[in-house]
Amino acid sequence: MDDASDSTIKTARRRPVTLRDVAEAAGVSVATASKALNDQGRMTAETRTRVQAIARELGFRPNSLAQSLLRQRSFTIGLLTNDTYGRFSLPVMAGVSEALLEKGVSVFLCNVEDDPRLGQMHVDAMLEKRVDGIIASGKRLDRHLPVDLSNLGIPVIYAFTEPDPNSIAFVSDDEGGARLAVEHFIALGCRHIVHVTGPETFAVVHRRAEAYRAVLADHGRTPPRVMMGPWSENWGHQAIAELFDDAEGETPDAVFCGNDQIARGVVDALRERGLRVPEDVGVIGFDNWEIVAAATRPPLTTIDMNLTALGREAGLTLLSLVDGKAVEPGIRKLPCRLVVRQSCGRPPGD
Amino acid sequence: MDDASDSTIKTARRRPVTLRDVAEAAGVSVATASKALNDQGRMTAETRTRVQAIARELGFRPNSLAQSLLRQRSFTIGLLTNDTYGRFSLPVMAGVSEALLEKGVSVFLCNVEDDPRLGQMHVDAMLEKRVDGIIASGKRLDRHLPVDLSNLGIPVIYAFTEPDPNSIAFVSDDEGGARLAVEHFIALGCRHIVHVTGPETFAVVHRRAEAYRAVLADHGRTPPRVMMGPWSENWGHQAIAELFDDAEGETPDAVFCGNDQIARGVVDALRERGLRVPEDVGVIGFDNWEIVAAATRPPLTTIDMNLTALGREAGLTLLSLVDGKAVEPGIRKLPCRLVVRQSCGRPPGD
DNA sequence: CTGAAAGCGCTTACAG
DNA sequence: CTGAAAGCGCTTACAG
Repeated sequence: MDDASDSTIKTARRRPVTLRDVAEAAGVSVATASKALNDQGRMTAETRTRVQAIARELGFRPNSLAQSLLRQRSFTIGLLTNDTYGRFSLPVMAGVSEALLEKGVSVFLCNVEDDPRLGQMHVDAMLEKRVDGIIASGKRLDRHLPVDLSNLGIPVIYAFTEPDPNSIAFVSDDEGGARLAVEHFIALGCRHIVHVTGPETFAVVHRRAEAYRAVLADHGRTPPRVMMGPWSENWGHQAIAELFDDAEGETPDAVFCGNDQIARGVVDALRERGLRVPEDVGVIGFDNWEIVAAATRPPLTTIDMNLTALGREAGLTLLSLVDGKAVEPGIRKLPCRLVVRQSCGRPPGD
Repeated sequence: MDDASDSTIKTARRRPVTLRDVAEAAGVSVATASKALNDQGRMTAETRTRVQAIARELGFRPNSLAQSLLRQRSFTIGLLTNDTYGRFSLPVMAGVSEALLEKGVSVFLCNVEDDPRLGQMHVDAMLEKRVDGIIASGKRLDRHLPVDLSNLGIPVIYAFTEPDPNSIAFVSDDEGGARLAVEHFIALGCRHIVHVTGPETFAVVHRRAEAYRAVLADHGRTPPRVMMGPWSENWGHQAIAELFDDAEGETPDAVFCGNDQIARGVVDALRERGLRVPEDVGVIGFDNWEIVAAATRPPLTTIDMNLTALGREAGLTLLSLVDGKAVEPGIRKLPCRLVVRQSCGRPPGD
């Protein structure tokens, strides 16, 4: 009576239909109804189908809360990340959800930013909600989330973030990615390849630079040149200025960039100098960030870290652990792939 | 014995400590322990503190599944979106989580893409998990998610997606945003303002164009010119070519763009023609997509739809509904704001 | 073939 | 002031 004739919405919360409702309607006990619906126990086929039909009619949905309580398994997991709304966690999340949806597992998204208080709040919430496991993700392979995930009593997997010692982790193979790029240049016959990348405070910068140097050495090329700076378009412009203004030696015919933003800056800067990409200088980026890579003129050839696949692996592995299977600890490096667009030629015979 | 001496991880799933464990350790009944921890009932202060201390020592965490079962409230909600990994839902999600975290409500993230099957799977999962409510989000205000959310028996809120009739929805005020931009140009004394925007298949394109026309009319300006095309940088380039190549009439001194990508294309194209931004031509974008807006040279002045605030409102409103409060149905338009960077002057006296 | 009972981990009237 | 009992909605041995 109190929600009289106004136009207001006060959701009519229907009492969900319970197993008991189904049992009564079918004239059987709750136990039998349960067994009928779960294809358990023995009963006449007639009883079973009748119960199932009635359940369907009534729109019965088993209360997962009750099931979880006695199965000691909630069919939920927590995904912690400090990059929820950024570049890297998004594809990882997509992969995780994809892997879990089919198994009936739902994902709680927890944005912990870099705040230990937020982190603790989310971990507490996950533990109270009895998630079956936790995936920790992030935006840097060399930074730990602001929470301690060891010894939670439930399985934990690290996916694209700095793992705890002796845990299970999935990361991108940055060395491999860099090698892919540099070898592509070499296959194209490039002679003078420089590497313009991010700040030296990032571990991946060094890992990729090492791989770059190694490939050059393997092929007996001119001494490597690694230029570190911010992860920005602007740094790409600056680097090109440094390379081409009063260049004493040979100027590069190939630039391998640490991310797509730098690559875009490099391509723009080259074009502004009247150099043609890829005819005069080839450029390869890193990340395959669609919005940047595709909008560059010409569109960027770049390295994709396959983060969605990484997320999928992480999700499946977590499920194995939840099922009680044993898994080797350690860090698994998952391969990157080269995405060929137009900022760099196609290798001969490809 | 079977997980012998290999190095494998098989998470030691600790049996979580239960209220019963606490009660036994404290030498009280489970009922008393419960009341002690919830500050309910009457008992000596001594008993209460003792129980609380023991609970803390044992690391007791109430099993939220059990609590939910009898409270008929799970402290979870589902966030459905078809833009999980895209531009618009992300800030909405951030706002939703932010609003709910403090209240102890966790968020299931459900990526339904545009697939009715995926949509149904997620809705079923949410209903079985007895979420307290659902927020539907998306990437377009004029497209419905591929699921029917009416009549679920739980509260539903629409946030940045096409709502059901007679539901509660939060959307951005696109007319208001467009007005902000055009009025800013007028305050700066611009005389010839054109509007380069997205495809005519988008409702917002028309809404913004109407507002643009209205403001020009109000101020007795030259006839409006609305140019529709793809939401891409490339369209920005093309539009500038159309406007400046063999221009018969006056060329524009201001371009209001439908998104930041178009705006970036416009700015680049103007610069390539030797025109200065903002001195010769001012440019305003839409979306405040940091990665695009900040990297443009000069950085874009643009309209921000305040999507995080929108998400926060949606979250809080959902909680009201869950608490049984009545809410007026209807579509709430939330204001946009102008973010001033450098692609357009600052209005006099600002 | 079917059902009564116990129990998952809690909370909340209700007795005592 | 404290505890026994009932119950949230299920499932699973165990009887019959």
